[in-house]
Amino acid sequence: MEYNFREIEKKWQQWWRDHHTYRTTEDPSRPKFYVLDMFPYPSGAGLHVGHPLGYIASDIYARYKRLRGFNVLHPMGYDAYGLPAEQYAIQTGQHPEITTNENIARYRSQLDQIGFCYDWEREVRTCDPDYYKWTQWAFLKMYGSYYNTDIEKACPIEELVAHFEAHGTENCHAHGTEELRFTAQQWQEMTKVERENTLMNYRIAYRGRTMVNWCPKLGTVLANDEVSEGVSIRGGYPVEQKLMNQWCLRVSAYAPRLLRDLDQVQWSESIKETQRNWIGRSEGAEMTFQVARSDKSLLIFTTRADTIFGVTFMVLAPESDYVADVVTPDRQAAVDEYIDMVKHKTERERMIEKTVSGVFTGSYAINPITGNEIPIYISDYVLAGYGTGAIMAVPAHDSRDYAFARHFDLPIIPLIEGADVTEESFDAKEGIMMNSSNDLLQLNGLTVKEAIEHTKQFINSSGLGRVKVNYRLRDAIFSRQRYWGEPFPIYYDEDNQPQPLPEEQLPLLLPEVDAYLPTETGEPPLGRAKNWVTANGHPLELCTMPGFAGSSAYYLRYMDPHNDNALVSPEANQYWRQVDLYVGGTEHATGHLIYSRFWNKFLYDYGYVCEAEPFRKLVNQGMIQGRSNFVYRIKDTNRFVSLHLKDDYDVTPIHVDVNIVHNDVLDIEAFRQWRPEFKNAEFLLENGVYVCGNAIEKMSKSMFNVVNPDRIVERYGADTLRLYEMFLGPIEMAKPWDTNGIEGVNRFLKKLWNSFFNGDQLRLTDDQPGAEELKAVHKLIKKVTTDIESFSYNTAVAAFMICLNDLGKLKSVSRGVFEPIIILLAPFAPHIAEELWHTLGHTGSVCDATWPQWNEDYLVEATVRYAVMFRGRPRYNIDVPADTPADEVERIALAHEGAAKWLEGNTPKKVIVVPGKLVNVVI
RNA sequence: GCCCGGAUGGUGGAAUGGUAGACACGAGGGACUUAAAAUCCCUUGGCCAUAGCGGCUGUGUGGGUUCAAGUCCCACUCCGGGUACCA
Repeated sequence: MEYNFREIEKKWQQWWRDHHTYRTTEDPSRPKFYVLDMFPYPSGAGLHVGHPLGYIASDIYARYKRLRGFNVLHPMGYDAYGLPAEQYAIQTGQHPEITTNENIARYRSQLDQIGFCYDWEREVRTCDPDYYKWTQWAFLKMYGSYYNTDIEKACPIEELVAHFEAHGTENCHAHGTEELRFTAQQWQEMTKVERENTLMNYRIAYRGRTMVNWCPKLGTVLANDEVSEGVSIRGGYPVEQKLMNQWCLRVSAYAPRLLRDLDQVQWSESIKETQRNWIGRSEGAEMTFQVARSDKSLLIFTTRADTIFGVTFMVLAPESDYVADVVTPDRQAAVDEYIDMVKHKTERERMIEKTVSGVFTGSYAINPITGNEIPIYISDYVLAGYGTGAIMAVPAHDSRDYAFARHFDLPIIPLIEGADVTEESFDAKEGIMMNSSNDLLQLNGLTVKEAIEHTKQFINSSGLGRVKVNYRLRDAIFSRQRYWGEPFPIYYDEDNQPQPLPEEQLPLLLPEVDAYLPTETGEPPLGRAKNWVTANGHPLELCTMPGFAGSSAYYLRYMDPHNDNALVSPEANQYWRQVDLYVGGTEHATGHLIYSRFWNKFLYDYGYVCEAEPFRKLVNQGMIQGRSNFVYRIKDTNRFVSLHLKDDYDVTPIHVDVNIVHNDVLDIEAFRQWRPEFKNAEFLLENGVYVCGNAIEKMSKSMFNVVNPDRIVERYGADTLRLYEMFLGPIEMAKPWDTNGIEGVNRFLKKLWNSFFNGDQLRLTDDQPGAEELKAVHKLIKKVTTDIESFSYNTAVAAFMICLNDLGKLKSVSRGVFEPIIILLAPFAPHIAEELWHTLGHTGSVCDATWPQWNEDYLVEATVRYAVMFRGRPRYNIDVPADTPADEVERIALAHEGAAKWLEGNTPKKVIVVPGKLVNVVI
């Protein structure tokens, strides 16, 4: 009987469904393990070959943990809200839900045929009202909360209101209080609307007027992580800065904890570092500069307070509120012109140009230490959103200030001995200070580090300012002017103030609209919905939530997916706690992985979840690149020349569909049918075949290098696909998709099958296993176990091949060693393993077998290499038989040429021999 | 610019500081076959030697530590990823 993977895989997939093999229930008697994949956005292109890489890796781990006796939670779902379905809806008028459901169905069938052990009864879809009810619920909770910086957690906004009533902002530890000051009396005198506006400065979900990334082409705002290099990540459209009223999440309040708690998780150093940079903690000082001949002052932030003696001018961001305070009447026109010019530049233009520009305000500030008057400028190199939107410029020691000073011919005062600032600034924080002493402050002679420390203390004690920690991480903009997303559970009252819907009214269902475009008046698509009002006739919010809303807490919903009363019940949460292994791409480092951590911490503050971090261990699968194939057309002809002959001709390389190329050999007939213009193509062959060229490129439709897993499954079977994807190389490494090696793992499975089948009967003996068999198998158990634990799946697959080769040399294999091999194989190739398992006479699933243990005794080599140790360090290797007695080893060691060289004059006191280990010769 | 990775045969990749190149692909040779496919066996880093044994060299470059370096340290080159007027 041949290895018929089609029949086997179909049969067992059905069997698993019928037997609910992968159904998971909470079972306090067993230890739990939660293995999660980053759920996919179901795009129209279907699952591509890069997706399963991570899914297979996690599936193997989940199956392995189950075999080791863990109760494994391994769910899957869909991140179903997103722009592509909506863009498609705009073009075709088809409801995004229909598109999304079709795509999900396609994904599901593709996933099913690979044989994953997902518990599909726990599936979630972010666009499902039963699911997004809890997204809306969390939003309401955030709306009703503020961040208490004293105890570092979210608290009900009512507590803050009570504090304001009693004390105003005095002794208030709410995130956002620094900017605002009022007394209890003032609070009590505020109108309802004024109070509500005030509270918006503290709510964790708040509506605020902020600078946002506006993408005109998409007609929506975008979060910082959705923009890269001045264009939108989805679509690549230009993005500009715009001041708008938007819903935001106070992620920045959590910045210290998001940074600190990175120590709690087992993530790669690189992804932690990416998050640290994104959070961007910087320690510095805030200082006040008085404006000359005015009662106004400027608050600036600097990390280099030590360079205060070198401040020769100040710069404000064009959007800064200070601008109005300092512009003199005669400069007003010039300033307006400059600000107008900046406003019309897109983010991208601002980045590409990078030319120095700015305008003088007409005012001067007074350096608080030197008393010097210094001019105040406006320039777009200062960002309104960071620090205070105003800086003290030290051209000698900051390259941006230097460029500005050069352009406007401002003085440059070097402050560090030996620093040459005639050509460029000296930015490094090293050296000895100079030009930095007067009656108030003496820094000369100190190192830069000492000077920074000294100045900080001086600033604190002198009342000039205060030491301050700044974070780059900004609040997340949470509104999208889009249709296909979660509606906000918010309405606007008679004063046009946002008000939360009562929790009982959730979910607030996404309404139908007649088109998926903004209204004529420029309102978001929800403006087209009929009766988009509350029971009392109040208008509902027209924006929807962004993609990351639904993906921020999905891992919690899997724990208790059908609960109508809570996102997750305390019981289910206490049992599953957190994700033990999370597998996904690095592209989510600054988006999803920040938002999820934030969301989780918010819920943690209220005790809705019991773990401060959502994902304990994270494994990032590398990106799968495409491997493109080329044919070479001789210029102006319809003749194609094979790769190694092309240098003799003037040729144009043309991308050819990789699906009609096998091992770089072109299927000529398929090529002729591929495109009408190639119907009569002629070929110059080498060795009778047409060899294509290749290149590693991004996987994309236009390069015809997209490989769909369906084709691989069709041709070789799911087990081969699974093994091959793991065999390609380390899971974390980026690598090109190359099907050339797939024959190898397919051959392995066929060999495995054919070695042990004789007709329909297993070709195994019932004898006691021999030493060689035991050695081969225990070697395999050890290797596979340790490799899975360390995610070295590629070497684990190799180990199976080695084992089969070892066993292939034997005349017969006994049942006693064959069974454990099947169990070891089950996580990697579950279908064939299940078939063999049942052929062995088992009636249950191989998924419920027990993972075998290895025994070191069987692994002792006939010859062992010993290293001779000297003062605890291995010095020289000698090979001796494993059973050599200790004194014999000593004699060999001494007699050995190399050993004797250093042992000369040193007589070993004793020689310790441990089988399979190094020999320790103690001097 | 800054921060992370990485560099090993024709290819993907193995190697707790201890025989570099596991395993696989590809290639070459052979067996079986009328033939092909499939399967099996042998060879396969480079150079030299070859009846046979073998010798030299070799992990991006240049140094260093060590009895011993792909692995550790220093300097550099190239490639990939992230990020950027963040004061």
